[in-house]
Amino acid sequence: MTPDTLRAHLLAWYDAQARDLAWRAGPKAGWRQDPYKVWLSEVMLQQTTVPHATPYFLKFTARWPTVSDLAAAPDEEVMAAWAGLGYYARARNLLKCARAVAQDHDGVFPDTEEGLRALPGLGPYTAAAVAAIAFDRPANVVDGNVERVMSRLYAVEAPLPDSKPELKALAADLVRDDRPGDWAQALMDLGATVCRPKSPLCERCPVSEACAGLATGAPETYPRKTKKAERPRRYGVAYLLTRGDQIALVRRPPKGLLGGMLALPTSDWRDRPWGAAEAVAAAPAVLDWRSAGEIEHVFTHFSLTLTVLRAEGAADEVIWSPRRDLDGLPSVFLKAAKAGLTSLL
DNA sequence: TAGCCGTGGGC
DNA sequence: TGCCCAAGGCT
Repeated sequence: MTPDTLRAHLLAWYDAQARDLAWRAGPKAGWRQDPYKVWLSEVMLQQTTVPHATPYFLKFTARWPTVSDLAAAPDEEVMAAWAGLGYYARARNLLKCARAVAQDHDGVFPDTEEGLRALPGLGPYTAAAVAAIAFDRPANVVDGNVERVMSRLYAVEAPLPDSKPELKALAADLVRDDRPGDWAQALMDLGATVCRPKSPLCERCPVSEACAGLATGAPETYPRKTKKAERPRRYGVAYLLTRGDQIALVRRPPKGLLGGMLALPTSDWRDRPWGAAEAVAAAPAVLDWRSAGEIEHVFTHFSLTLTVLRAEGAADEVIWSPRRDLDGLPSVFLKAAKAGLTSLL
């Protein structure tokens, strides 16, 4: 099958099977997409599933309908709205990018891959995706879906991540000036719904006839991957300090893990458990701290066991917040706060 | 450049 | 339960 025939099959499949996603302007090819919505959705979808990102996309676009609206929003509001979506550097860069577009580009997104690539938070993938989807530029849009599709289509034996350049080159050979935005989305839709990581639905694939991976009899074994390092465990203490109907929160430093987010006060997170006495000694105030549970949380590169201690009283340099308004907390602290608040004292 | 950076769902 | 995975970017 020639590359152009392969393209024709996949584009025809896309015309019939395109997913109905919140950020897609409409079902007809050629509909003008709003660059702001394309960009916002692409950033939210970085390493994030469609079901998880969708409610956040709807919330953001309802609250901040244009990039200039978002640019004018206070940092704390945007960070709180992002809480639960993870990878919080994305939210910090989202704001930086919105403000750069508002201030340096008169509120209009650059319409070239190169111009987009210069904005904060837009790497090779996102710049190409926005260029293709919003501006119909013939960009080579390569994400995890495309890498998987290419690795199967051509039965690439080299393992990821070393094979990334090869997979990108294979994808580039299929990009044309004709319908580049639809082509990018067709490839990603195929990867998400048919050429899935596990149990691919090859019988429904519009290009199975051309697939070398299927011909091997084990398409699901592609892409090959090098083994990952195991995840270490860390231990910490979270302090649930209440004052009547309020709870003490802190703002984490702007960079690093959960940077810029509201949080419960915590001890250091180290590689051995905390004893009761040292946990109390590390508390933000001298109070009658009592055990209030324990939670488990998994981050990308370590697992965390968080012991929750609870006390009633006062402390310096904390942000008092209503107990019932914990929506702005990252999931790990929401989990710890709920565990502590529901524990019997 | 390789390590850092969240979360929730599936199996 | 533990592991894998999802439309990556930054430093």
